[in-house]
Amino acid sequence: MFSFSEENYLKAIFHLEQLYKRGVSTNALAEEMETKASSVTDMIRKLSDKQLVIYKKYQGVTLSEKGRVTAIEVVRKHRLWEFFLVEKLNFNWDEVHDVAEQLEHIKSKKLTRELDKFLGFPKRDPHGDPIPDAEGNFSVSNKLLLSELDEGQAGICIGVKDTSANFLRYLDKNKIALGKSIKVKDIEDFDNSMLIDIEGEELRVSQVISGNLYIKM
Amino acid sequence: MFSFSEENYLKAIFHLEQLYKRGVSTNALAEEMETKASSVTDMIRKLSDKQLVIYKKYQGVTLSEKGRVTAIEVVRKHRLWEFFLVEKLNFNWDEVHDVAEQLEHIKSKKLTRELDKFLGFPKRDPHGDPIPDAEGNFSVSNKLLLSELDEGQAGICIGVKDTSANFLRYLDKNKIALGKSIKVKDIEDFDNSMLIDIEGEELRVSQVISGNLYIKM
DNA sequence: TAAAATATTTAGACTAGTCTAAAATATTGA
DNA sequence: TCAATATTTTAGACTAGTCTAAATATTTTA
Repeated sequence: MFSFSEENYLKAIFHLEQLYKRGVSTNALAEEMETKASSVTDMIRKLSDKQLVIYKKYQGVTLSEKGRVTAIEVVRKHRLWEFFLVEKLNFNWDEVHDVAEQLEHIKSKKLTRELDKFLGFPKRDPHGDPIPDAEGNFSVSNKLLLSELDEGQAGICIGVKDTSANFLRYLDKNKIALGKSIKVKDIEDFDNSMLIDIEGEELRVSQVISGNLYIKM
Repeated sequence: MFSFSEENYLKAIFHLEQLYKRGVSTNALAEEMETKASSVTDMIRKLSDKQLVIYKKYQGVTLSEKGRVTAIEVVRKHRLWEFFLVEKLNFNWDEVHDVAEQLEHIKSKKLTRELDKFLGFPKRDPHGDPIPDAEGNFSVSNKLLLSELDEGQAGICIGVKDTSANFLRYLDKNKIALGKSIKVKDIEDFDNSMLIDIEGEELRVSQVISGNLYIKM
């Protein structure tokens, strides 16, 4: 069907579209894909020829319906495999990304369907991101960044923005995990660091941390 | 590490070496890989540069120790995934090959190790082929083709030579499965077809069938 | 054992995906 | 508004992997 590279571009455009609703710029896509703008232009033209994206020179790119369906299928597979690795194969949440990047390109409708069933149709991956169902539907719950809360506000930790191993290991080390309650006890004006209470334990976190933790109030 | 293509060539050489002990010819490899002899020569040269095979022009090719280790690792992954698909995801044994061809190239030591553990360290894949362990060891049990048996001889069906969906569906349809007892009741001289008894049921099979079923006596 | 047949390798070309450098276009701010 | 700057595209080149056609080596056979 589509090459690994094509699927990766579609996935990247899908992610960036949430950020740049009016179209994804060549440079933004180049940064996301860790490649050069010229390579992006080449690939976008190819995707455009295949009707997977809508593209006008110098105007940025958006997914077509066909492109969106394909991108969501890749995201679905990525997140299902991440769930599988953590739930069945003893992976930690900071170890799954690179393997899922490979597994997401395996082509087999039956495999995806049966894996989903085998896992009990999970709704969220180990980082709290929603897993699209077989029809491509997924919940986009109202989530805030911890850094957006004010003193005295509280909520449940439901996801992470940065999924890098470094950040996830920091969270593990400090006993911050999905599902835990967090209350903001104090915000330091000078550097915006927060003193938070996580189920009884106090911890001071910098803005880098609070800007990468999703909270449901 | 190695490309999909390189791994596929190594696997093909590994399989063909059992047949052509003195070295695998370019043409044999071209047929196995469904490609042209010239492409094979190109790739063999590359594998030779990487010390994965031993090659002299016009003399055929054999795996080096490093090449053998790599090939066995690919075979191990292929067969573990086949087992997973049948045992956990409700695949039939005639549906697993193409998906396993993709999954065998996923690069993650931990994934292979944990998958093996999750599956209970299986010894054989759904077609009866041995699954190499983490050290690359696997049993090569004494097996005969059904076509090699004489009238009156009997044994257990332990594997298939042809793993094509067509052949496997024929076996399903005729209730021939791994582990079942088979006794040769009669051999027709003219076409070498056999009348066999499979656990109480009589069936006449052609030489094409009996030449693709492995038996342990 | 030499000609014929077969097998293998070489030469040169093509595609997908990438790159650098240069050219073209768009945006910004004095 | 228009020159400076930033972004994007084009042009041309490179690698991996493949192909066809031609050349060369090996094997067979008469």
